Amino acid sequence: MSRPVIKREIIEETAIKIFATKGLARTTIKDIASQAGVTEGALYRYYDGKEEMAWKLFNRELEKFTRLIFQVLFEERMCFALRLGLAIKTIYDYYRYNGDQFAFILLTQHGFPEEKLQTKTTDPVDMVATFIGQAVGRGEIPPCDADLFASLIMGAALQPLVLHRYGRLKLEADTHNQVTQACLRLLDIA
Amino acid sequence: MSRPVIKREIIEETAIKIFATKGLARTTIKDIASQAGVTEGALYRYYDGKEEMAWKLFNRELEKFTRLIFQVLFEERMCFALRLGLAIKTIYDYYRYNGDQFAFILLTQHGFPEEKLQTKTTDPVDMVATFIGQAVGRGEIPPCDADLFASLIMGAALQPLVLHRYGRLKLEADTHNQVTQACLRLLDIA
DNA sequence: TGTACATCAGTGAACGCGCGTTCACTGATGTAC
DNA sequence: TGTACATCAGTGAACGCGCGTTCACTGATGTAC
Repeated sequence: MSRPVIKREIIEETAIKIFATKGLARTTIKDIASQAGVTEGALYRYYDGKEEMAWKLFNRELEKFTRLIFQVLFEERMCFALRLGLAIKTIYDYYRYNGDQFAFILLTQHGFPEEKLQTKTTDPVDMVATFIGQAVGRGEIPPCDADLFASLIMGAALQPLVLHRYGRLKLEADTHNQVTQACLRLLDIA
Repeated sequence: MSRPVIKREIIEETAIKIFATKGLARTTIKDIASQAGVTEGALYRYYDGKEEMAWKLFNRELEKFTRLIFQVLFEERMCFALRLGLAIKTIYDYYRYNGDQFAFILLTQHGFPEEKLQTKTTDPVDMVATFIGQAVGRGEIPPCDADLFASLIMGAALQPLVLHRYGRLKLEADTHNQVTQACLRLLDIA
């Protein structure tokens, strides 16, 4: 009775959700298959195996997210503070509406073998470092070590989301604004 | 010829080192045993199994670290800024001289099942939130959401160490000072 | 419109191996007399 | 000082099962004539 539904997307969404919740290692093929309503073999039509699947999904989601933030950070027509604020709002919105995808890229990165992580091309931290470096060059913010301050900003901005994911922090409607203000002060502006 | 050496400590140090490097799931009993120079069975004299061992070591190390920071944060004779600065210096020193232990508690926490993490009693984030809440109460720092700002501070302070561990950021002798200054500004003092 | 064949998403049962765990044992150290 | 026994850290080989992976298959959909 009309089952032209491609299961691939269901499998992938399910996998991301479970990976994001239980972690890579504790998630079994059986988990994914049964939750997705397919048999375990179905998975191997699309991927060579569990590890490869996780890695491909991870990179896909990471790139999707990174591209989104990139567009905001390097929108040349806005001033530094606006861009940073908008980027943080974008991140918080992304987390709000794509909690599983976000938690997946945020929490499972340490679950991959180190060699794989070397081959990652896109990386948010590098992007933010470039962003800050440019701002320093233009005199928009006081001089600072761009790499170090990129990590401070990223750490500060993401930590509330990590804690929220674990049910340890409440997020309010204006949390992203408070975070932005804090980050601007951290950079010694405003 | 004189092997009164208790292997337990060797096993534990080795386990922590490998856990911190490869992650909980990718570390096998065989890894630990062979690196520690014992057979796999030896491990079961001291622990009921791999999972229990990892969890006990994790809590032990977390408590050791938390207690250290606690003493600094709640040393009543110093002002807020000094205590925060000293705490951050203490963290950075701890990381420097106990890299494996630190990375173990920092990076493997997401590898445990969620139920276990619920039972954790000591937690650095709660501690920092209390610390900030007290400072607000005393008027040492401007009013703010203690929980949120605790997570901002923790995120900012720890992120450089995470990145350093992955070889993505250099740490200089004065990095902890820069981090401290940034955190003080973030809290809107100095 | 119907027949023959190709393609392909998904099945379901079996496989096999890596891994954590078990257990009877050995040999060294301690204790009693 | 020597003998007998208990204790206990660590051995090494075997076990078994959970898990990822394989593969011959089915049944639905598409294509050619």
